[in-house]
Amino acid sequence: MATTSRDTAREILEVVPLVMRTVRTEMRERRAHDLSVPQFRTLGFVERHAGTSLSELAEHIGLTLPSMSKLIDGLVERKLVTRQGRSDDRRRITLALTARGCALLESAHESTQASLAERLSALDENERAIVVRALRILHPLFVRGKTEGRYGYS
Amino acid sequence: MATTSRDTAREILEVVPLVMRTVRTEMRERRAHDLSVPQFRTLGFVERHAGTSLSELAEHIGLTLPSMSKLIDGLVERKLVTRQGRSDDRRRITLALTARGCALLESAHESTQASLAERLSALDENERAIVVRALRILHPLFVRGKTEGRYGYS
DNA sequence: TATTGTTATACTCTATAACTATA
DNA sequence: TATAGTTATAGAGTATAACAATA
Repeated sequence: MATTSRDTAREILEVVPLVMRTVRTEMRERRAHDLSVPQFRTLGFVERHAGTSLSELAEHIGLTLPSMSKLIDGLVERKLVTRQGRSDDRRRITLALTARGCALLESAHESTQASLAERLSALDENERAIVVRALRILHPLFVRGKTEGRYGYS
Repeated sequence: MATTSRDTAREILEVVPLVMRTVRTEMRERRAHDLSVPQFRTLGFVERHAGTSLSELAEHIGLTLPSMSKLIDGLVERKLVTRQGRSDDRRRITLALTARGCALLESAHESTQASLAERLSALDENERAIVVRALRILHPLFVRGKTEGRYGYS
């Protein structure tokens, strides 16, 4: 029997939310830092796009400018992010992670990965290889593309 | 080179959130019904566990009892859910979907599945088979189990 | 007394509107 | 005039505390 796109979609809708729930839960438990999900995502984006502006960040996270501004207020207060003026266009700001923000993000990511790996140790090597292969097949289909939305989620 | 649990975890953390973002976005766009994610999840749980109590629901969704009570207020108001007293234990209530709630959930789920399938049509059948195989390998590792958290996400 | 659910109240997050400063 | 960002204000959503009803 052929595996249709519909079959695959059904399977994805059944399994992926389960996996995501676990990832989220572990992310939350590990953080010990009391960050909301949008705050976390913000740190991640700023890490990958050091020097980004507020507008660009807001666009990618899916928050309005005022909400993003306020969120950044909090991260700056906690010394996880720096906010500097720009000399070339003085309306704009430049955002970057502090060493502390970078370390926090790193450690959260690391420990989430570790706890996930523990769960996956129940698989044998062949099974893991199939999983990795499947994920690499899916990856390009879900990178930020045309059918993309403006939402940030949280 | 062997595929370690760590490799697999890394791959999951990279790809699964991407997939989930798309699912969420499409879920939101399709709804046209103006439901929050916890409301949606609540409908889903009540469908799968018709007759559930408020406490049980709150436990699974990850909300406190008062929050859940208020959320249900809204769903009852919109006639998506019914809330009835129980004769055997009159402290408890019994929750169930209305026909309307059932239809809404169905249609949202259906159209999300359809749009996902469209995206997956870029794959050939062999690739889809691998994806399905991988998801079935992962599934049992992520069903609500011991390492479970109390969070609901939203 | 313990449990199920609701009501009262407060806090966080996010949005829209109005504003300031710069281009 | 248009754009980048902030401040002011209001609306959801969720939590904790206090309560009512039942077991």
